[in-house]
Amino acid sequence: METNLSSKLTSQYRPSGTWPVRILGMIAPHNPMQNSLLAALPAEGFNRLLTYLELVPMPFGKVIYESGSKLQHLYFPTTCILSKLYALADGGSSEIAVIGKEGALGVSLFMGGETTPSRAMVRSSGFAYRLKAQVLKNEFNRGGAFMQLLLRYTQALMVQVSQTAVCNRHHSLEQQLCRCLLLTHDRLQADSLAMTQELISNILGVRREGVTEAAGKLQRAGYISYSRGHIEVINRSGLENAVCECYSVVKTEYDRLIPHANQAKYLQMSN
Amino acid sequence: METNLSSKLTSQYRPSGTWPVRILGMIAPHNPMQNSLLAALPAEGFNRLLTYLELVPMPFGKVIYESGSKLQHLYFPTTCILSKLYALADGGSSEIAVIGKEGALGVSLFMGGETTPSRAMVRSSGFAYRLKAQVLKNEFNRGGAFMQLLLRYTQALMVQVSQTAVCNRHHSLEQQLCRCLLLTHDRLQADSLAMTQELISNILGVRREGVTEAAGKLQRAGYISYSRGHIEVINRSGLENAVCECYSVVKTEYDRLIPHANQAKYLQMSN
DNA sequence: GACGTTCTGTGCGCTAACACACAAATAACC
DNA sequence: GGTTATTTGTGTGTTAGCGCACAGAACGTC
Repeated sequence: METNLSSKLTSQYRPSGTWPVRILGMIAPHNPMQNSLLAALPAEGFNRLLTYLELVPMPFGKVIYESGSKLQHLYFPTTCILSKLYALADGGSSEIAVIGKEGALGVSLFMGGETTPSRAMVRSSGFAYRLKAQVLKNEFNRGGAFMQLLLRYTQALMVQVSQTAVCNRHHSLEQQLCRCLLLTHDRLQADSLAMTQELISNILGVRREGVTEAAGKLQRAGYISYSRGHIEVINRSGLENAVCECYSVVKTEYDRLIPHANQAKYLQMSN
Repeated sequence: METNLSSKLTSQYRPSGTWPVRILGMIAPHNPMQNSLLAALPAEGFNRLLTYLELVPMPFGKVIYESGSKLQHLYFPTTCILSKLYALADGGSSEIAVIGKEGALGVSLFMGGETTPSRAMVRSSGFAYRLKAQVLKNEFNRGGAFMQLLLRYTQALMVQVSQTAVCNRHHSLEQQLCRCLLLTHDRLQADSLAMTQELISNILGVRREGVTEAAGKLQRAGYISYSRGHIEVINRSGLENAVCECYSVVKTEYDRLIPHANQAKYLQMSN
């Protein structure tokens, strides 16, 4: 859907003096502009950060930080998906937020506090760019577009978390599974999601058997097909139909708060 | 518990030049320093805001803003308790966050977006100070202590919301009722809380009958007594014993992120 | 192709919370 | 002081999701 926007954008969008660097990036497989937040920065701020952005592989299952540990970096996912999870004393868990190419992990670095009582892990393999804490804070404290963008993103994140709270209370496992699948699908380039039902059960904070049952329904309805950790989204609008209102509330809020030009720009340049 | 701190504080804590105004305030029934955030400001910023702070009565049930409406003020509760609620399409609802004298309502004003998809209402009558949106933004954009304080508070708020999400998924109605009562008790000066079971059911997003049952248990245990909208906290440690871990996780995070000197200072001066 | 491992499917009893329908108690108001 | 509205209590049946215990199916690997 974001690709529809590409026709509206021209190569004039970013001051031309900055293009040589960027064009190399476009051709390379990894590019900071694959991340919406980085892509939304004005050229000046973007270029200032470019030197400091470190590309890191994010293998599935890797723990980015544990509850209470001091954060060292702010992560901007490009192809990976990260998960903020809270683990209860009794072994239970729940995903608090999903973070993919639309966002960043580690907001407590600039919000203050340096740490947060939750764990972050890689939920889907890929890559991310990261900034050292000090670099991030320096740039944030300039008080310019970067700061405003991060704050707006944090606001969107807050809405996501809020809606998760409401959803956990009121909606059925099946609806929540749809939400989970759509959120994941949104953050990947492909229709095939790599996640076992066991993983999903940890994310949703429900029994694995419950996921099996709900996923079976969705498969029988022809919306997805899956086998051993590989879920194929066959009929996305089917899922959108079965999901609760929570999904679109959050989606709308992200679209409102965060510029989404990056996909369009990226795709346009690589064609 | 905060009063224990008073012995550690001296009247030198705030530059003496600012006291005359403050002392008048101390004696008066309403004082901006009853709010933790305002109280934590350094004198300079506090004095700059003082002119703009408007005291407003907050009667029970009053709606501060509706979902999607543009916010006009940032509210700093002193004696009232506010509630951020999300109302579902099907009539269901859930409280997303409680806001009392420890915080502020309307963070999306400075985070960006100007609005948020939820409703805010007065859950317990009292007073609040408020700042006009523009004044708030001007002060926030100075980038000083006020900004940092608000950001830290927002971070704490985020933890509260996150924990609510987890709690909604995993814990029993009875545990959640305890959490609700403790949160309310923390934000009031008295042991008697004015809330009907119907109200609590809206807050928790459960059936009223469920609240009746859980409240009955707590009453039989001797932790509370209640009748027609008046709940008396008799044994607070009983509640703290029955509540889930979520309560203390959030409490600890607030204590870590937000200076709590105000109670101490206030009490010391009024003695 | 035999083996262990990792995923997924299914069945059964259980419980917390639900929906609905009233009854009882307390306060509020002419 | 009697009527009305609000709040709380109780009962009955229903259901979504839980816990546990396996069985089957797919994959890796040696």
